[in-house]
Amino acid sequence: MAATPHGAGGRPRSAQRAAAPLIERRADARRNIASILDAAVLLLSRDADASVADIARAAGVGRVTLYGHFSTRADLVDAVLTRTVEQADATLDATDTAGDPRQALTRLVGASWRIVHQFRSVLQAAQRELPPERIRAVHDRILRRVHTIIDRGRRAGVFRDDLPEEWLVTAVFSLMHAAAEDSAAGKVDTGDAARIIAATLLAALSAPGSTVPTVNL
Amino acid sequence: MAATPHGAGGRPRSAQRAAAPLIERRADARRNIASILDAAVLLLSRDADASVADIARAAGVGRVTLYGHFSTRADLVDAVLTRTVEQADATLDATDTAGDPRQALTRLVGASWRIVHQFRSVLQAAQRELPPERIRAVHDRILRRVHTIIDRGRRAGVFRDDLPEEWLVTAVFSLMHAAAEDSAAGKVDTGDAARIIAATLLAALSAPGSTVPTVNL
DNA sequence: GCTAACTTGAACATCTCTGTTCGGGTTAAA
DNA sequence: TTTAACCCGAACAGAGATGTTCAAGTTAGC
Repeated sequence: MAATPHGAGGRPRSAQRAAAPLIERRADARRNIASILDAAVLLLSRDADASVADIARAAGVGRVTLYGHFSTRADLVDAVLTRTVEQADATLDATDTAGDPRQALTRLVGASWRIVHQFRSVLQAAQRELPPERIRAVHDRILRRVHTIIDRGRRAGVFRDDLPEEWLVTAVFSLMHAAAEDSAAGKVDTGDAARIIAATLLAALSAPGSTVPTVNL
Repeated sequence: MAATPHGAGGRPRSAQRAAAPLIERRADARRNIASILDAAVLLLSRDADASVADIARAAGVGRVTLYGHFSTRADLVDAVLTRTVEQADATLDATDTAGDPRQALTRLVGASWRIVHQFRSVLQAAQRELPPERIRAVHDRILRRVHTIIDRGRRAGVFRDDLPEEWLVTAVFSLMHAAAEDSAAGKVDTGDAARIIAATLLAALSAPGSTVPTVNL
């Protein structure tokens, strides 16, 4: 009988991948998992409906092997989303979000929007496959960053206090994604997108009665 | 042989439904078409993936009958979207969008956002089934309204001139949809949504250097 | 009341995906 | 060198879904 390639037997439930296997995988297994994730990101970035078979083929791996590591499609998509978001988060770690809230937000937008743009299709796949809470949870750390900046801006009196903070966070994400779509559709100059988003957001977040800030990039 | 129920024989290509059939349909056919569209709106509003079979059943009509009137699923979705948008457009016809651009925008948001909210799932279905150009085309008249208001506001100096107008229109739609999602998720008070959207938009559209307007509903 | 338009359920023909099983081969690792 | 972990193609199982065809019934409309 072929040994079950499932690593440590019973995987947690799915949709909640264990961060690391209890038993260390063999080198070739790790390599394949990496290939699969790479291929999955690539294909899902181009088409949110890419099939598991396509992904396996692109990874140079048998379909059975893939299913050995990711027991369902949702599992795979979850892993891809998680990895992508973690990488994005690492990028943001290298971004200075201290100091003036408006400048901090501008920098965050500058560092984020390309990622949002590049992986918008992956997010779309996740939205079709995973429950909203899960997607939210994966983004938790990134959401926190935005929250923190907005919070600081509010206390400093430069961001508005008359709307729910949750909504302001939503607005930030929403406009970034919208810009990504427009840029993909050629309706917004890609090189100019960061400025456009930042300008719009800074205005949207300004307190009524205050003066709309000018963008400086 | 049963007569082909396809009305005037060769339908235009699909994805471009003729507004009215060349030969008048029989009364029962018209009734059924109406039932189908009603049911389709209802089901697609709840689940963008509702199947043709489900829709036919909900309409109290045989699946074959449905296919007689809408030769593909995309055809049906197109018809649903078109009808919905047309109805929305009619509602907006009854909305005063003259006068002060900021107030006009506020009124337009007030009249629109519930519709956007109610039918967001229909739009989702359309996005999965129809090419983007087609969706854009269906929304043409509505887009024009927004354009007109923004244009007027720019000329009056109350809306910003430093960002592409296309983008501002995108921002309007994007924020309305985002609010619809948030409201559906219970993150934003439904009764307050119009005010929140309008406040955010008026700020976002304000020219740098000017004062952020206060909302008045 | 005649007729063509219309409706209908049932069955069929595909298609495409997901996920599993099997039997045998390969390779990492001690 | 041994062996358990791993990989693989092929084949199967099955769940939907979309469209089509058929043969027989209703019904609108003149």
